[in-house]
Amino acid sequence: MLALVDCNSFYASCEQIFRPDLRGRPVVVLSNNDGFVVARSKEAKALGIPDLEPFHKIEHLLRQHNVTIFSSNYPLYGDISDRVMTTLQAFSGRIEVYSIDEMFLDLSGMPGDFSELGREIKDSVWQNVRMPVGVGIAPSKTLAKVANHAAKKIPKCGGVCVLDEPHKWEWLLKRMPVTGVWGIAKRLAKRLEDLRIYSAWDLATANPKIVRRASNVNLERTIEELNGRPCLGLEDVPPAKKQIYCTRGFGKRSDTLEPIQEAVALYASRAVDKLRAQRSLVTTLHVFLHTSPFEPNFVSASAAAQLPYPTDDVRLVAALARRTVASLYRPGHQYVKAGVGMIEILDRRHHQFDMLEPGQSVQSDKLMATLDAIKRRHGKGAVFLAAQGVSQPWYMRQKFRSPEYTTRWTDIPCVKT
DNA sequence: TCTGGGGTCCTAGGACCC
DNA sequence: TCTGGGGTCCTAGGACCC
Repeated sequence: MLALVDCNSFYASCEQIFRPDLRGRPVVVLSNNDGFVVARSKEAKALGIPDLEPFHKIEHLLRQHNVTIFSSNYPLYGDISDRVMTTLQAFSGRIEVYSIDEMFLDLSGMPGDFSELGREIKDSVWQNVRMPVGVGIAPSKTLAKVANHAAKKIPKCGGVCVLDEPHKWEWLLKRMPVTGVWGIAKRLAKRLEDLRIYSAWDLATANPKIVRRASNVNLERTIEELNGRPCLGLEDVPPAKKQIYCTRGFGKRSDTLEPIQEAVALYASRAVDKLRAQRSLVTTLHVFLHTSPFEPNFVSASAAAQLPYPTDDVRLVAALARRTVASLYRPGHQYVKAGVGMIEILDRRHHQFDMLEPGQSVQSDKLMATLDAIKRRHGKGAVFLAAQGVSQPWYMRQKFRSPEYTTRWTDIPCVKT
């Protein structure tokens, strides 16, 4: 058996941890650049605040209902996610962190009553982290998703749902549209309609071979999973990323090259941090730059660029990204977004060095290790490339950002006596 | 003024290999 | 008369996830 633990309105709940005055009140969290709503507390949902709606279109609605607004604060959310994960380790030795707010737990060989266990997990996360969660328990990941959904939607479940017998999941699947199933969105649902598959139960009882012909092998696996036969294993060791991207819209549009190059240097440096964290080297970059797709005369350009040798030296990567974006830039356009991707990555441990071409120098390795050490000790912003600029007027908008309560010394909450 | 960011997997088709 | 079989690698595009 597997459990899926999914945090309720995760970002909004993170904000409420350090603002208990906002419990039971409408709260929303905006995407990067304060673009649109990505999380809503239960109360905000009840007010009819739509999800994924541009902020500027619904700002009046939020003000009118006195909704508290936050910009997203990823250092805080990442840290809270780690704390939830740590709490869950007491319940299983094998955990897959599926996303920032979802974790799968292997419960195989666990004795006792799964409903009881589910409630213990839920209470324990609330007790330790003050994060409300739903717990779904079932024989496969896809069914655990279904169970989790039910745990949250059906009041009688009280946040915990166990699907340990076929008749239980049959009852739920008959009442669930096929788009409620993990891996099935609009396009696929449209194709399934032609096979007269409308509900999750229709899919579970469909002929797997015929369904596969209409899409691909994943959907055939989904059918197996919906029948309680697991096809998807638990990935408790996250595989290394095959691509690493850092892309971001500018807080202020730019028609000149310099701010764009500064932004791209920052994105390159963020990407190198992730690259080094998984001990990889990059050989090929992908850089792009574009204007707003919501306005006329949309302009977009991208290019791949080769590093001279496999590297994780931020200076080389940032310099190449800056040169590449300069080659994409044309005057007379209002650019709103750029990005740096590492599209070819090697594992440092398995990398074969070239006998004739020199690779990255030992001095580079040492310098990068020193930068890492400084950042670990004093925070990410303690040392950076001059190419990133200092005033950074292009930096994303975060008008409503909360403090980094748990990850920055100066932001630690004070208790008034 | 104003619409995110970061990924993964699959398939089809072509080129190429022995 | 008659023209194999098995495979890899790459790319573009589509679809999905949170």
